[in-house]
Amino acid sequence: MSTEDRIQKQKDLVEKIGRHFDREGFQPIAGRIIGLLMVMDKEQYTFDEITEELHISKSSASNVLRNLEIREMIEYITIPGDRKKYYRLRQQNAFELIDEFERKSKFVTELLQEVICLKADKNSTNAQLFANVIDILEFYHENLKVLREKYIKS
Amino acid sequence: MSTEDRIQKQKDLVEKIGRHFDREGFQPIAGRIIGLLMVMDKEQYTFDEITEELHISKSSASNVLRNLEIREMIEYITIPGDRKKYYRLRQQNAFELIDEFERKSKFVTELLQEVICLKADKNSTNAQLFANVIDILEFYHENLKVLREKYIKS
DNA sequence: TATTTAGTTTATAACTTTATAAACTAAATG
DNA sequence: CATTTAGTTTATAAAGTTATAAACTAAATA
Repeated sequence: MSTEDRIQKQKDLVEKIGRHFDREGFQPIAGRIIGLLMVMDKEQYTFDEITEELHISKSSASNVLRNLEIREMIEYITIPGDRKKYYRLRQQNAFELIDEFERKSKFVTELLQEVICLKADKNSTNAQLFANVIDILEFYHENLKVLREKYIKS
Repeated sequence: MSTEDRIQKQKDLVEKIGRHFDREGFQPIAGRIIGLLMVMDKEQYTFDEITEELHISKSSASNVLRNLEIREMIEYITIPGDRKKYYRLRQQNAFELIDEFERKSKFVTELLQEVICLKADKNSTNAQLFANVIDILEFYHENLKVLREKYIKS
């Protein structure tokens, strides 16, 4: 594959990653910025390079970059005697996706427990279904702890 | 707890579950309908009961109910000689949350593989981080299969 | 001290989503 | 066959989101 082809594919992948983060609740421009910083060979972009590369206004860039920084998705470094900000992806916890699952799983478990707790008939169709889901989620919760330890040791 | 208190708490929980599904990308009314069908003692509601209980217009109810049905979140039954539709929660696969994690995990793994594949320098900071994430996700993928078998047997 | 550079802030335009009212349809009842 | 019931469809109002232009600020250079 020629370098040009490769770079074109990288740019396509930036859009694809943008759409992924879009679905995760980020704004479109935020997704594309994350994509850019993830995919391209240059892993550190200045403010101006980002606006040029993604064809977005300075104000969009400014607002979205600030937002991504607050969310701890990206960070910037500055160099003494240089007014530019150099943006790059923040080193994420590699277990992020697992942790996210665990948080959601915990939240859903608690909701379902509350639902059952408030049912007049604890043997209703839904109460039984929810008890089943809670049982599964608690089983996974226990075992995921073990799995993580196993992974870290290996 | 008095029955009245309990019912008030159920109604509050309907709203809370509504917000949860909102965050999952459902429209607010859709979330509240799911909440209603999950939480209340009556686990089967007619169209009119839903519009009255949630104070929503007939057209909102009609559109959202149709949408939830297409998404296979709810279903309705009809009774011969009765024009009403009786809506209820669809019996979900109890492993839904696990499956959802698996789907997302697979998608992210493939994206990251594509990212690394297109990098000029496979040892760049990001390439290394992503390789690490892929390794973790593949480890979990393998082990989650085993976990499910273990759960089903028990 | 005037000008340029690097971004930030604010007001608003453009678009998308959500919810409704009102008109409509189709089946059942009087 | 006229009316009521149960919901659907359509047009639109209301609200929320996203992106921009233009005015602004603060630091660095000329």
